[in-house]
Amino acid sequence: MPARKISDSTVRRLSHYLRILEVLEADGRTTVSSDDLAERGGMTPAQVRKDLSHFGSFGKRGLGYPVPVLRGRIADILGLGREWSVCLVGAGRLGAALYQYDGFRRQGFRFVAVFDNDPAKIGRRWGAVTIDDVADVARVAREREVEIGIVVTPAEGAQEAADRLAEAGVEAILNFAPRKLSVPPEVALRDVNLVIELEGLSFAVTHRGKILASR
Amino acid sequence: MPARKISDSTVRRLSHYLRILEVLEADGRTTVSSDDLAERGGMTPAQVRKDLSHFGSFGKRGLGYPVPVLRGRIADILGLGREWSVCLVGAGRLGAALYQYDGFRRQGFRFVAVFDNDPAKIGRRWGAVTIDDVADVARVAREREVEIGIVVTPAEGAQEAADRLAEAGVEAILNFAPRKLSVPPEVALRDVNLVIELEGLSFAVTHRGKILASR
DNA sequence: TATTGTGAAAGGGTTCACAGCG
DNA sequence: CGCTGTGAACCCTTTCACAATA
Repeated sequence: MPARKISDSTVRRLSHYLRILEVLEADGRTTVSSDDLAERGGMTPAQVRKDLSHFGSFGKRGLGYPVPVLRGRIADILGLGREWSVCLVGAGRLGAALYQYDGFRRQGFRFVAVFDNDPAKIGRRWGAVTIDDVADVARVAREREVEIGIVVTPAEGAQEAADRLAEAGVEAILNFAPRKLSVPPEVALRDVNLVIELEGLSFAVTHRGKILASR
Repeated sequence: MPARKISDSTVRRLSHYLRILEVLEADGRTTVSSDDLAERGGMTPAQVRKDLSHFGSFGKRGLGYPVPVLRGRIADILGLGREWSVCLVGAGRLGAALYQYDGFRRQGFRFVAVFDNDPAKIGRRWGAVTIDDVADVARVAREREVEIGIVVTPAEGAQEAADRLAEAGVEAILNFAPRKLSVPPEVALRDVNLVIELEGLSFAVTHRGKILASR
């Protein structure tokens, strides 16, 4: 559908719109204007309209956008009209938190495999899933048709995890390890680096007000 | 020091440079070129030089940048030349994972308070810290001079958590709750939304190759 | 009349290319 | 000679402003 490359920021905002629309729909709202959406999401109305216009014309002039229709369309655009098979490489505390995180389930992301390299963990069960050996990622992930892998290992094991996920034919990797991963071009990659987020705040606080004060 | 507003992307890359320089320094490397830094960080050499040039001239032409000096300067620029007092609002699984995360400690972020609204958790100890009632955030965070608050509550409690943190004089908030928070302008805010990251990958995989195929 | 959809303008980050310098 | 530092060019995203229209 999109005729041109869609920017990352636009995709992120689509997720935000979806979240807002879910609430509006639960409240029984039938229409919403770009002004209202922008207000609730902390963006500008023009941005909302421009973002949506990349995918079609969903609104009615003078009226706004139909809430349930738009919610459904954005979910489809984001690829949420189906379930996704996800695996976790790293069964530490962060992995456990993600595994149990309800927000993933709610959008159709299902964990079908969990891996770790700790012999004490391998063989243990997390709900319906048994923890497998990291050494078996390539085989098991392929068998279970994993589409998205989440890397939650320490920095050291992350590249190997990514290599094996790629080998298994996984289509996307979400990386929480604090290092740059190299993946084949056909694998989509996103990084979440928690330390970098805190450092960003540390920077902001440290330089608060100094920006104009310095000249 | 920065004469002009520094972009968010530049600040993020500074964190990346720091991570790389820490490794280089541990390896005993004394100098590094912008080419090398860029290569390791997945950026372009021009970007490395431009980023650094906002804060001064740290390199020697013909030689490159002195590793230990640059590492120290970037750490200072990011505000990491000191310890930061951090608190956690929400003592769930994700909160626990962050609390124990070694990467935070290593950069000088110290947890001095943890809050929850679950009576079963209040009063329990996490290492040296006793879990306090969310109702006491404003008082306790002020007493312990918390500078950065991390919100890891469900969406419902997040705005209240943010309000109380702001009331306590906290300077920055890192928000993991999946909703937009309103904070006073003097409070720095960053959002980490895990569902949005997965949805971004879902979008990428769903539209893989369709970008040019559609016209 | 209210609000969308969208070209055009503005803004801001990235890349280029080269002068400057160790 | 090699590599930095940086103004200028480029490119992409955001904002503006208004014609189109339910």
